[in-house]
Amino acid sequence: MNSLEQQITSLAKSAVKALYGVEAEDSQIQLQKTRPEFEGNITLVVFPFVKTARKAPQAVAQEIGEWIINNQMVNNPMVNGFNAVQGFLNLTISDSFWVEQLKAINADEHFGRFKHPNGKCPNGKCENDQMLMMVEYSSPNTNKPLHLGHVRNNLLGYSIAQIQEANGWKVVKTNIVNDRGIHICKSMLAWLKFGNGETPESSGKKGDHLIGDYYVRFDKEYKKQIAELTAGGMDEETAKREAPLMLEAQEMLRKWEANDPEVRALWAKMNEWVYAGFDETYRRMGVSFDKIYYESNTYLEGKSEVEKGLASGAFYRREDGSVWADLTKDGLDEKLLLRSDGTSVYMTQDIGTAKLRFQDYPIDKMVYVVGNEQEYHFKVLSILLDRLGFPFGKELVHFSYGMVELPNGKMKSREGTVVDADDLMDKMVADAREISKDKVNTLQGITEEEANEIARMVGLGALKYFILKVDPRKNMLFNPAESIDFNGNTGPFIQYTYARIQSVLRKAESLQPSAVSSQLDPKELNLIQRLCEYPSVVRTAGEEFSPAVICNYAYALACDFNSFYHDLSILNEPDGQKKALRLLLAANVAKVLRSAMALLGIEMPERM
RNA sequence: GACUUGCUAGUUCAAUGGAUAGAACGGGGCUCUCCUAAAGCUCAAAUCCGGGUUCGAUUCCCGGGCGGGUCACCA
Repeated sequence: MNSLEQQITSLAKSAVKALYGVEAEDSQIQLQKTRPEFEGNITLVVFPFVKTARKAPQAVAQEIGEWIINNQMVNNPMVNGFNAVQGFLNLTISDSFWVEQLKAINADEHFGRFKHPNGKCPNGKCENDQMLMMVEYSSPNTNKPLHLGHVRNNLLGYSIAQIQEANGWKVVKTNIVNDRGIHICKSMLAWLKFGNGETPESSGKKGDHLIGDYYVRFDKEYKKQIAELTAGGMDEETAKREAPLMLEAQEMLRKWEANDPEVRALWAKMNEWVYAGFDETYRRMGVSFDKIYYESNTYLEGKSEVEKGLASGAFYRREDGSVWADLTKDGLDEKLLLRSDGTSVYMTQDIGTAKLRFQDYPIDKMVYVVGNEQEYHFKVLSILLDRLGFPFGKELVHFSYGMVELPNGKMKSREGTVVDADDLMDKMVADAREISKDKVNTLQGITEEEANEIARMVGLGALKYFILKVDPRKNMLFNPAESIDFNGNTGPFIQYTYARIQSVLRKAESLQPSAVSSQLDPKELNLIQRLCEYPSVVRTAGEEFSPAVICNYAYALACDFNSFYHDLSILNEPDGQKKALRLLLAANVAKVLRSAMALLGIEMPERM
């Protein structure tokens, strides 16, 4: 809620108290932007008071409107006029009030950023007393390169971290790399058998792609063996189990667990290749981490936590030696934590990771950015961590986002229907570069290097916005046959609006906030009102964990500006005070657009 | 099967229980001697079905239909 809304809320409450003798709850004061077809700026919905007033909605709206006009501060009246339409009280706010709001926004360097999360840090001493939120995202396996599903994860994770930081949290971005297990052994084995010593250098392939190729190769050869075995009369299940390649991979995993020096050395070497590849992709995507954990370090930690839980009676052991948690009292099943041979499972590893993280940081809130297919896993993890005494366990947030689907369904690595992250970014940037070749007027005189840099920002901006504008909880569709738009409700549209403003500001003389006009055109007023919404948008995005909320707002702001820009000239305005006002407006629209896009990880070019 | 989640123009997406359900792309028609036309203006086009709660339901509840997902000693 911005200061304007606060003031109106308080006026409305006073009105209700004076007229009907009841204290209105905050939730009963419903304010919304007045629809354009009606006169006014802010609308109070009066239906909640109709019952206590025992009058028709229209009459209630009329009464409250009159009361507000007669009782607001006389020397600086905020509300200029009103009209009542059914249960809606439309209030008109004075131009001078709006201009003051604009000046305040201009003076506020941290507009849209908050000092503290709700509830804590009451004295404004939040610099050293910030609550700490850890955001886990990305969390790749080291046997294949990143694809579009990871892209959604990475962009959401990074953006959520930015948004929570704007809401006053100290945020630690983290990544748990799934670097051990049968999947990586498969790649290693295929490389040993068929690789002839191929390296990223010798092949010219990115490390993660190289390893991914051997993972696919393993699958191909494995299927061949199964086919041979079943042709020889073996049933399929047995063939899958007994195929020599699978047995070898399992043997390799056992050697890995036993610290066999040769296997470990190969593992380390191949993982390094993958990390180099991932790092490049992350850098390109513009995401980063403050702390990286590796499953190879955390899974043993998990085992010992489970042993502790066993000792304390939180878990129990079955006759075959496997360890389980009984969650039936929580309405869930029994969950395996250690296999009968003593090896760990996915859950064990996550417990170990939590333990290490909690040792390293004073975590107040733990957020896991993981797909919605793992909802059950995190429900269980929350209960288990709570039982093991982790303060954040019960309230951990599983930021459960939807899948990216292709026209014919889900992406499947093995079926080759994945959209590769590196390829996609390449294509977006190339498309942006191609489009920019028509912009001979605006981009004249810039170097090839600058042009490429603009194309990079615009191409990635299009991709990021395309993904982030969708409600994260919902599945979304990506059609590789249709290229991602650069027109309409897109990242480039917002970047373009920003570049236009920068162009105007470059040509303008310095801003003089004191000498601005106090008369507003409706388009100017509308734009100021939109700017005023920004802080509450940042709040909502934080509460709902939704970068899409930021996207919607930035788009609306850019639309409002473009409409204003089209109708009213800034630099050619003869009236000096009006011109000053418009420049001030433009500068602050640019400021807010830049700030909003930064929350999404989208860079803004100065020209395009 | 159980649990869970979703269903809105031709397509991809919006809409704290509020006024005539918004955009974009695609389709039709306009606007560059004018601060960047990656823009602006304009026309046609949608809430899966049936009940209920409410002054008011795309939104909440119940039933049905159709899609996702989860129910592994995989991660």
